[in-house]
Amino acid sequence: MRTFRAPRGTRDLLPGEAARFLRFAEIARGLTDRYGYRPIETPLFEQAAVFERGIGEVTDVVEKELFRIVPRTEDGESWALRPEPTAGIARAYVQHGLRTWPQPVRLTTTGPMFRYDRPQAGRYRQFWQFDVEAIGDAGPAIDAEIIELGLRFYAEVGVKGAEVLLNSIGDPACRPAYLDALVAYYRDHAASLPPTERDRLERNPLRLLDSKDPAMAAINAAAPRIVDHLCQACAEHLAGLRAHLDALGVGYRLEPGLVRGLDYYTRTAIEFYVAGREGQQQALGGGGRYDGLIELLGGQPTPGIGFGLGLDRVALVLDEQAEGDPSGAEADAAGGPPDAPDAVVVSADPADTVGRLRTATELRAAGLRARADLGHRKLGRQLESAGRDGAHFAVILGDELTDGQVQLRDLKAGSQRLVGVADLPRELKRGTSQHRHGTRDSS
RNA sequence: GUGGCCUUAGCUCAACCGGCAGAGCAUUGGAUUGUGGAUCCAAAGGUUAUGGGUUCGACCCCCAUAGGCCACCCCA
Repeated sequence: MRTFRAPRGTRDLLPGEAARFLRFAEIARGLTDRYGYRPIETPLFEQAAVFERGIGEVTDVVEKELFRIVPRTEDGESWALRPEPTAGIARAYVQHGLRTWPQPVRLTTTGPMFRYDRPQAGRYRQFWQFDVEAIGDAGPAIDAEIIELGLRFYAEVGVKGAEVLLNSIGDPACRPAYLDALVAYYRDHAASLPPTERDRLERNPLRLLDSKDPAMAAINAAAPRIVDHLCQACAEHLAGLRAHLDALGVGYRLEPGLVRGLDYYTRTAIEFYVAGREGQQQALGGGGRYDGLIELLGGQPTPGIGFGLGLDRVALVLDEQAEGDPSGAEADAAGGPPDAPDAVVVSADPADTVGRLRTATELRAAGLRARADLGHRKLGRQLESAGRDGAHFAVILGDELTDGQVQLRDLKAGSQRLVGVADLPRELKRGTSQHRHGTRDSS
């Protein structure tokens, strides 16, 4: 029979990897909770127009990467899986009148996003993002808060050397004039532009700035920089943000070529990365200010800022960084110790599944992580498998049961002793709590 | 969406010039009927990614498709 496989660009997160993503989400939750960001869950799909209007018709994300859903019945609607969370959250903000809440509304969500582009390492058609949004505050102090939060996440999750790129891409007051100047500049150099770059000049001139084509380096270096063309308000915003970051002691790098791929961004543009990495998936996360988005989706004019951090790329970077040092902190994610049971209940009598199941049930009721070996293998095999699972203890059911006792074997130490069945939970708790504190301190 | 490289057991990899597809790890079972974590033995696991073609004969050569990776495009 023909077998199935996960769709192209998607993958299964098996227990070790799934536990790791769960850990990322838990760190994100703890962090955002401390900062006062509250969880929000919006649908994984929306009317396609939410993205088309919010993100922009001529962006790559909408033009060629939107994961469209063909409905079963023709009801005139067109749907799409979310390529990023901001547009959906903005839609929810408008729909539920969150402008009547105390501003800004601080929101966070973590979940899968979908983009139909060509897969590569660190780039998937279904990928995970930790997302943070602050809606209703024009900044720039809130911009600084968000950036600091993002860097804090990388630190807590264990990524070393995460840094942030910063730029301002202006607003409707100053960007048009800048774009005119930019286009004029490149028109003067049109003869020396590669074909793909010439195409960009018509479609998305800002993109020219961060071209990777070496031939463009010289031309780009002399190109007009948007930071020199900002209107008064945008310039003050950027200066204010920098002052706040400095005051917080948050380092950043100004990157005049930093441009965002989505139309809704204004002023602050940010991108997180780790310096010195090989390969192309350099962006670990990105975001920025979107002061026009809420209005685009039919709400009152409302400022906002947010970012999304790619969890698949966090995992990628952690793997890269773990290769160098053999401390193996991340090796845990491969599936051993973290989810190892406190005890496995085994039996001298291979037929006695009832006794094992009952004992394990009692231990669980007492709050222990206990697994019964429910096979019909002989004792030696049961112990072997318990040891491989990383269990701390084995509870051995045997003839001693007639005296109300079992053998409690410490699989780590290799020692064992007789324990009364009634005392089992207490003895196990004593033995395992010590053990847990020990491993936590070392990590 | 464009170009290049790759695909043999669950995993990592062998198989000469085209001549009957193998190993390690993992899994399962056994080794004088109650004791594991580097003991020994064995089993199971493959339409060599899929579909065609060339050939007496194809894992090996050719074509197409799928998937992965790399570089673009772009981004997380």
